Amino acid sequence: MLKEFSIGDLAKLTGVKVPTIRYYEEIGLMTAPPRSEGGQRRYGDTARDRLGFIAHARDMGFSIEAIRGLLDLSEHPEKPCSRADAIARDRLDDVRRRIEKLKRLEAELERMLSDHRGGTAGECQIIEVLSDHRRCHGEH
Amino acid sequence: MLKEFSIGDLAKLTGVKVPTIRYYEEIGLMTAPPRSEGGQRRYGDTARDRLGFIAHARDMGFSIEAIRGLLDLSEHPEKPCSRADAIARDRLDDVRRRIEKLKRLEAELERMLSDHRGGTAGECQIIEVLSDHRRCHGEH
DNA sequence: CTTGACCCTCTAGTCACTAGAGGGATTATG
DNA sequence: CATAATCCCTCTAGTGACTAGAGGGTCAAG
Repeated sequence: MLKEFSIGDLAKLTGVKVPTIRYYEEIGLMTAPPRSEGGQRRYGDTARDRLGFIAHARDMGFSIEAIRGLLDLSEHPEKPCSRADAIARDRLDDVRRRIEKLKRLEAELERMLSDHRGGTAGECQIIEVLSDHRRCHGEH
Repeated sequence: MLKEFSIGDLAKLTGVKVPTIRYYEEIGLMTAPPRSEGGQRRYGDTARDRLGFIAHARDMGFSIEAIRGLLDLSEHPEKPCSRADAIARDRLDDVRRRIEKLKRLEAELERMLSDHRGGTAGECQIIEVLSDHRRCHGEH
C-alpha cells in the first residue's frame, strides 16, 4: 500500500513548515507533486525523504545552492563525490571562521559588561566603548 | 574651523559604504544632514562620530533596533544605563548560543569529512549522513 | 570650460523564508 | 446528506540589512 500525505502531514513528518515546503517547490528544490482532484498536493515517501534531506542540510547551515548540488549528487550515485567533499569543506571553513569571530565578540562583550557598574548613560562603559573603538582590546 | 565631508569622505573615514549611509538616513538611524547648493549631503564631526558608533555596534552584531536604543542613551547621558546593560547582555547570550550551535556543527562536519573516503556519490558518507539523521552523533 | 570623479533619486534584487487576504477542498460528525 | 471545522489553494507583500543598477546632476582640478 503506497501512502499519500497532504502538505500538512508532510510538514508534521519533517518539521518543515507548510509555506516553506511550497517555497521549496517554487524555487525548484522540491519537485511539484501530483494533485488531488480538488487540486491539493499529494506526497509520497520519496518526497518525504527528499524534504528530510533538505531539512537536515539546512539545519547544518548549507545554503540552498549548496543543497541543490548535494541533491543532484544524491540522485546520481555514479558521479564522483569530490563535489560533496568540497561543499562540506567550504561549510566547515565558514563555521570555523564564524566561531572565531563570535569568540572574539564574546570576550569583548564580557569585558564591556564586567567593566560596567550601573549609573547613568553618561558614565556607561558600554556606550563609551561603542563611541570609541580604541577602548576595544581585540579585533572584531 | 569646522570641517565638512561629502558622503564619500564620510564613507572613507568610517568604513561604511555610501549606499549604507543613505540607507541609515532613510531608516532614521542617521539624521538627514544639510545639503550643498547643488543638493549634495555635507557632514560634520557629529555625524562622523555617530556613524562610527553605529558601525562599531553593527560590527559587534547589535541589531538596528538595539542600536536605536543605544544611540538614544548616548544622547541622553542622564538616563540610567540599565537598558544598555540589558541590550549588551542579550547580545552576549545570543553570541554564546550561536557559538554552542556552531561548535556542535563543527564536530558534525569534521566527522562527516573524516569518515569520507572519496569514490562515488553512491558511497559518499556526506550524502548518507544527510539522508539519514540517525547517523548524526550530536544534536544540531 | 571641459573632463572625470563624484553625487543624486528611484526601483528592484538579495536570502530564506513568513504573514495575511480571500477563497476552495476534505473530513468528521449529526 | 448537510454542516462545520479544519485543512488547503494562490497571490501579494513584508522581514533585515543591505546591494546593484539606471539615468541623470554636481563639483573641483587643470
